This record gives sequence, C-alpha cells and structure tokens, in this order.
Amino acid sequence: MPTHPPRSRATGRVTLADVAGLAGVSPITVSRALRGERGVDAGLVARVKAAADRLGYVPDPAARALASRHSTHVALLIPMLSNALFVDLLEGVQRTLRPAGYQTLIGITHYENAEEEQLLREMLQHRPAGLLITGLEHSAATRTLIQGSGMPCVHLMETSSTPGVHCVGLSQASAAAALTRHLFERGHRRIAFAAAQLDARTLQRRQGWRDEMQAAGLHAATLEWLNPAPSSLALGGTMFEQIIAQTPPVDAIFFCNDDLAQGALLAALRMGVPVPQRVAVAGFNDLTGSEQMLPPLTTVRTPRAQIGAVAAHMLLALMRGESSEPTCVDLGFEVVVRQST
Amino acid sequence: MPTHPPRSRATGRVTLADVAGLAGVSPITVSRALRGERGVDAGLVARVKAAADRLGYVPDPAARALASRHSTHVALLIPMLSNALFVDLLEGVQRTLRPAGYQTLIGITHYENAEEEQLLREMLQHRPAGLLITGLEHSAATRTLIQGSGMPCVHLMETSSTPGVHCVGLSQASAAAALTRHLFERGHRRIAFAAAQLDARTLQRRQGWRDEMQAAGLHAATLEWLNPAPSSLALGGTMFEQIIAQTPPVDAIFFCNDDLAQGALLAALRMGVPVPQRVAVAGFNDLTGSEQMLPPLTTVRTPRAQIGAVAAHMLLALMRGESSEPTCVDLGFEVVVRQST
DNA sequence: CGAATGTGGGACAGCGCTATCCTAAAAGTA
DNA sequence: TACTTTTAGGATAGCGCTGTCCCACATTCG
Repeated sequence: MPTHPPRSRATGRVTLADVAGLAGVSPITVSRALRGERGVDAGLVARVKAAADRLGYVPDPAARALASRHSTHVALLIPMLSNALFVDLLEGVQRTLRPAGYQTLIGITHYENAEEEQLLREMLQHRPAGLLITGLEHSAATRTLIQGSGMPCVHLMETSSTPGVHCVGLSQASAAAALTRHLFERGHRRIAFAAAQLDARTLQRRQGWRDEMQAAGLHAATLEWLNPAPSSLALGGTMFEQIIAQTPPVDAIFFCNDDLAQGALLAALRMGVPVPQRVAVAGFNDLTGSEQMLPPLTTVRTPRAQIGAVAAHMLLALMRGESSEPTCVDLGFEVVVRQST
Repeated sequence: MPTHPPRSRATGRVTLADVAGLAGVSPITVSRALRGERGVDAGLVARVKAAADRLGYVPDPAARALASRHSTHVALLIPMLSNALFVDLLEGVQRTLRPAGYQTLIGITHYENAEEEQLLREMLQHRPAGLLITGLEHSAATRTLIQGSGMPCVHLMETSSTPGVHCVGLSQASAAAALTRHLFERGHRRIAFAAAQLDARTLQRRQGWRDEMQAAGLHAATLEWLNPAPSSLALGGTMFEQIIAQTPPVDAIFFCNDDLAQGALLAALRMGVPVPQRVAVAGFNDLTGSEQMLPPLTTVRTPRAQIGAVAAHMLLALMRGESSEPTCVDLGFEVVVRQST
C-alpha cells in the first residue's frame, strides 16, 4: 500500500498532493499524468485528470520552475511597440503561446544593442523556456548569452539559410526589390529611397532597392536619403520636402516604412504637390491608415501577425525537444498597389 | 560557531549559500541583508553585498516566489495595444517597474470582460505581487478575484473618490467638458458627439459633453452618434460622411478619440468639405500624427505615460506594505487647440 | 540588581513541484 | 523454464529561497 499524503494544507492552495489523495495515487504519478509524460496507464491518467478538475487544481509555476529549472515564460525581444508592426507580431505570438500555457515576457530594446543585452540578461534570470528575438544581428555578448543558455531561440522578421539558426520572416530585400520593379513598370526612373531608424531590416530594404536600380543602370548615390532618427510622420514630411527640392527632380520616392510615407503624403497635400503626378510615393508594411490616405498609399504588405504565430509554433516544437524542420520559414509579402504610384 | 553550507553546487548557479560562505555568515542573513530587511548590522550588509557582487549572485525568482508566496511579476491588464494610448501607458509602467526589479506581465483584454477575467485568472496562478488594471468597471467575478487575492491593485486612466480604491488617471468627463466649452467659445452650437468602441471612458466623455450641452440648452439626442465597432480611421471617415449629411447641419463634431477624428479629416479632404469652415472637428488623446493632419487636429492631450509611471510608483509603495496617500491621483489634461476648430 | 524589553543573527522547516533512482510486475527471448 | 528487457508507478531528495521560532546578548527600567 503506497503512502498517501494529507489532503489539505494551510495555504488554501490545491496541491498535487491533494489531487493524488483524491485519485488514490502518489503525487509523482499525478505530476506525470498531468504533464502527459511517458507510460502512465491511460485509465489512470483519466482518473487523475478528473480528480484535478474536481478540485480545480492548477500547477504552481514557481514550484515547477524551481524543480525543473525552467519556467513557463517565453522572452520576446522587440525594438518598439509604437511601431504597429510589432504590436501585430506580439498579437500573433501571444495568440499561440497563451493556449499552450506559456506567458510572454516582453522586452523593448528601443533599437539599442546595449539595451537588448541588458534585457536579455534580466530575462535569463527568470530561466525562460524559450526566446523570440527580432532580427538576426546582435552584439557578440548577446549571441554568447543565447548560446550559453542553451535555450531554444527563434529569430523574427528576417530569413537566413545559416544552418542551426531558426527564423521566421520574409526577405526584406526581395520585398523592396519587388516594389522597386513595380515603380519601374509605372514608368518611374529617378526613384529615391528614403529611410529612417536604419536598423538591419531597413538596410536590407535599401539593398533590395539598390540592386534593382543598379541592374537597371539607374542608381545614383544622391538618390539615397538616410536619416538615423526614429521614423515618424513628421520626419516623413520633412524628408519629403527635402527630396522634392532636389534637381534633377525625382519622380518617385520609396519610403522604408509607412510612417514616413504617410507623413510624406500629408506634406504633399500641405504643399500642393500632386501625388502621383509630380512624384509617386510608396511605403512599406501596409500599416493601418495607409489605405485611408489621400491618395491611398502603395506599399508592401508583410504578414507580421502570421510571422509571430508561426515563430511561436516553431518555438513550441523546439521547447518540446523536437527538431523543427525547416529551420527557416519565409512567409513572403505582397505588393499592394494603390493610387499613390 | 554557526554551520556554513558548502560553497559550490552542481547546477552552476551562484546561490545564497555561496554568498553566505564567502561572507562568513548564514544564508538567511544574506537573504535579509540583500532584501534590506530589519536589523542587520550595517557593516554586515556591506560585507554581504560585496560578496554577492564578487560572485555575481542574482536571486532566483522562482525560488523566491515559492518561498515567499509571491513573485516579482506585476500583472498589467490593458484593452489593446493597437491603440497608441496604451503603448505609452505600458512604457511608463515598464520604465518604473523594471529598475525596481519587477517584470510586467501584459494581458490584452480586447475590451472583453470575459477575456479580462480569464487573463486575470491565468495571471493569478503566477502569484503576481501587484496588479495594474485599466478602468474602474469590471465584472463581478473579476472584482471578487482581485479582492480575494488580497493583492495590491491600482486602476488606470480614470479617477474615483471611493475609499480604498487606488487609481491614477484623469477625469474623462471634465476633459470632454473642457473641449466642449472650447467649441462653444469658437461659436459652435450644433456640436455632434461621435464615438466608437463605447468602453467606460468613452461613455464618461460622452457624459462630459452632454452635461455641457444640456447646461447650454443645446443638447439633442440626434447629436449623439454611437457605434459599438472598434474605432479606426476608416470608421471615422464613415461616421463623418453620415454626420455631415444630417439636417439641420451640425457645425462641429467631437470625436471620442483621435483615430476617428483623423479618419474624419481625411474623409473631409476626400469629399472637399472645408474644415473648420463648414464643420469643426476635434478629437481626444493627442496621438502621434494629429498635429500632422490637414488641418492639424484640435484635441485633448492626456498624460498617459505619466499615468503609467505614477501608477507604478503607487503600486510599488503598496507592494512594500505602505499605505499610499492619496489613494487617487488626478493627472489632468490639456486642451490642445489647433486649426481644425 | 534582577526582571522586562529589545536586537542581531542562526537553525529549522518547508513552499509545491520534478529529476533521479528504484522496485516489482509484465513482456519478450533463448 | 530461466533469463533478460521493458514498463508502470513509488520513494526519496532536493530546486533556492524565506517565514517562523528561538537563542544569546545588550539595553532599559523599577
């Protein structure tokens, strides 16, 4: 006859032992049954689950983390939430991780490598079960922390063919190239590229645009307008004013994101510059409001909510110890043609 | 002679016992010294801290949570992150809580009471040390959960004089009233109120507008345009089209938030309706971009980042067991007059 | 001067769970 | 049949920390 621990406790919390008492098994069997571990008799599993339900048992994450040496937290590192792109990404992640019993710990890096590293350090103290991190480029210390922790990690937004690196995203360069070709088709030749923030993805877009321009023999260094400041509607307007004053005149502007492009369209209205007659304007990401602009903005739609969801699924697989195949998922993009080009 | 536990462990993690060994005291003294608990000799505290620094000791949150029965997590419940208002709120909260050693667990309720309750239930499993929750109105079950948990709780965005209730925000009704009076001053008489989402704060704004309208003898039920759908630029445009067609014509529209108002301004441009000549337009919150619109949008600036920070400070005090005075902080607002009125 | 009060610090016993080892029965093998 | 392998489940021992009791010593007071 096995020993059965007492049924009630001082704290009021329903514990494994309570469930074990009701089901007539040992606590460790309850633990195994509830986690769906190897060889527990199916009938027993059912009995244990029924007992757990009846008592309203919920496992204590702290105890679980302490004993198993990893928590039910997933760390998510993103640059900024004021960019709607990352809000959608977060939605996709949470929608997948919550039902699987994981909590998302959000770290906002403000596009700073040092901040990212500091956040990662703090988060590792909580022994997260996995990590979702924006982009592929990080400081050496950050890479060391990730590898040293041995934690499953999925990179977001970009793609890479490096073996052993897990990522879900899209080819930023291909997307930018596709948009550039669209501008060619519309007859544009002097196409400026205007960017702010200048993070890795922005520079990849620049590369995509530049490759197409060079292939067409249309590239010129004076067509690149790079500004390291954070992007905003106001900055888009300012950049538009500068670019429109250039001689010889540009006939299209490809902004690296919709924030800038929307600001440019508003500036064009203010200045009385007809778009797309005088100059075409295109953006990137297809954020809310781009279809409401005057004229509606041509842009590239990126599947960021889906990226979040697929990456979370990949991470779940890795956390279960499965080896995810493929290691890199390209979710593509769509050029959305509207009246601004 | 006290017993000193061994200095190293299998897991590789630096533990309290390691620090205790180096400092030549017992683990419990290290625990007390590091947490700044009552009566530990100042010299000893310094010695312990030096030892901890030297070993790079960081406390294990899971063990701490298990032993003390509450974690270093703070639960934050907000309706939605696609509304920039709540992104700013989150920034303010994190900026305060992170340096104090707390992690923020974000729950997004999508404006659903049932979702809020479910999220709260899940979060309570993690025994958060405190709760930050948007608004004062919640389901009975949610209120029971909060009270039953005995957890410190601060309500965000609204104000209340109910004793025992902690809140940081602003009087939504007063702010709406002030904006309405501004419209009176500009000579407007038929002022429509247009709202979407219809959460508690929206309805409080409606009340502020209505009170002023009634006091001036200008209220009419046909001036209220309420739409339960989520607010968006597109909806703002649609509502603008409807309202502008009304006879007798309205001469001003007070949108319950800037999203709707911005959409209305874009629709006005599209339709060729001169703002503010034919109709004045005002919004609420002063979101990014409102100053960039054509014409720039008159709105009410709300100090949401500050609300987040002040609420987090209040919660920190409550979590330390101090009784916060005052229990309710009104951070006010500012009517920002631009060219749309 | 002895008892009442305070104060710094330690021992102990868990918090609720899981990793690990172990046993006994069941199943497969020669 | 005797032997190894597999399998289901239990006993044990922590994970790293803190709440609680407790003791030794120092301080105050009648």
